[in-house]
Amino acid sequence: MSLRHAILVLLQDQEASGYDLAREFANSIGLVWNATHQQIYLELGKLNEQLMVSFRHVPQEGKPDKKLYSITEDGRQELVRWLKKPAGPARIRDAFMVKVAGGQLADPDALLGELEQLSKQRRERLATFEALAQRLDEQGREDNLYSYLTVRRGILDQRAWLQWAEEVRQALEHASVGLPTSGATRRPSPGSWNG
Amino acid sequence: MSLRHAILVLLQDQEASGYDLAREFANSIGLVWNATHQQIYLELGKLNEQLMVSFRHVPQEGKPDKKLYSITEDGRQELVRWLKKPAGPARIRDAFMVKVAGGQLADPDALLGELEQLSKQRRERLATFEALAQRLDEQGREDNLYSYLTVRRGILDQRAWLQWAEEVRQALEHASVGLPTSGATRRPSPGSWNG
DNA sequence: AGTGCTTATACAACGGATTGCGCAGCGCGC
DNA sequence: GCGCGCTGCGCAATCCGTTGTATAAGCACT
Repeated sequence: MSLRHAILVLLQDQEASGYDLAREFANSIGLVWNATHQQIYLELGKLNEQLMVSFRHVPQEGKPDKKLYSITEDGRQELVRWLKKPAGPARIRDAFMVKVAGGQLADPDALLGELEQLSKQRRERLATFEALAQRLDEQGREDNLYSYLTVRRGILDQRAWLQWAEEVRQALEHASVGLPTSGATRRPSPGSWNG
Repeated sequence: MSLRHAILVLLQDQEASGYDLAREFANSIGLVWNATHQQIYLELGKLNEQLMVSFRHVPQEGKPDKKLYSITEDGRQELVRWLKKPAGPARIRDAFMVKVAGGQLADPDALLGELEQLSKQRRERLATFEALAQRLDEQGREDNLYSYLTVRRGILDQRAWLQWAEEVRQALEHASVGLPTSGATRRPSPGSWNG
């Protein structure tokens, strides 16, 4: 379990409300670890009980009051402790990729449509990250080294995905011309894609 | 929930035991959707109850008997149904990336060590996938199109990761020379890496 | 005036996923 | 002769995560 550690990492830079964190999980860090607001509020509650974060009430006008959380010394120690032990393997759940793997039974055009939609999202993210990387670079990489490296990961990831998408697009457009509209009833392929 | 669909996709190509599937989830398809044997056996049980897979007992000598599962017509229909509706967003839990993001508090050398270890794994996977891609290519891509595309995704992903790792290595080696051994007590960086 | 989005927090229910444990026999190396 | 690892299956407890629901106020649009 390291949702808590992701939260602590974010709080290390600046104090934030649950809502702020939810936004950050939806954008930037969500590439690497995602969570919904329900999870975040719950975890903040636990972290507070365990004295790893503290908060102060901030009344607001026209908006609900918020709780601004900051990391405590205990929290920082927990983070350091966690950083020392090796990270577990990354877990992914990419339903779209499962669909591609099972693509023989699918409608190529539907797959292409979804691909186009996902590509759009990736292109937008890429633009955001590239702009951010440039800004960090101008401020001097040294002071933001770990932020910079994390953004670079995002950039390279988006580019690789988009390159792959282009390959898929070409292959599928080829296929949806060369085959009858339901390319679904073909025999199972002789070998799986496993080594 | 689409562990079931990942299993059905694998069974579409060939019948397999729970153990076989667990191995495939550990290697190939694990890049895209991972699961442990407990999950797999459980899900196979449910799929069997729901008549989406069937199995036959295969006694073995020197080894425990196994159950070879195959997909049924109902299972194939369920797969087709699932393929039609849009895939949910991909979810990731990459603890190592969280560590990099929180790297200010970490020991650069420890991070470098972990990076090197992960790079080794990635390089091995890359080699496996490249060999497999070539084999599929020689057999004719058309007949294995979706397997081929899935492997390509794996290849591009590994390459992008390794390229990033190289950037990190250079940056951290620089840092661990330029700073005192505990680079941990520096001030929090002024801006987070979020847009 | 009504609809829907944004900011802001939180609980409850359910199902999915991880972790821990257990059984069982074979082959390999020391 | 003993431990270790591989093949093979499975249960139980707990934890994590998703989905649904609730509250509350302002703002923009129709």
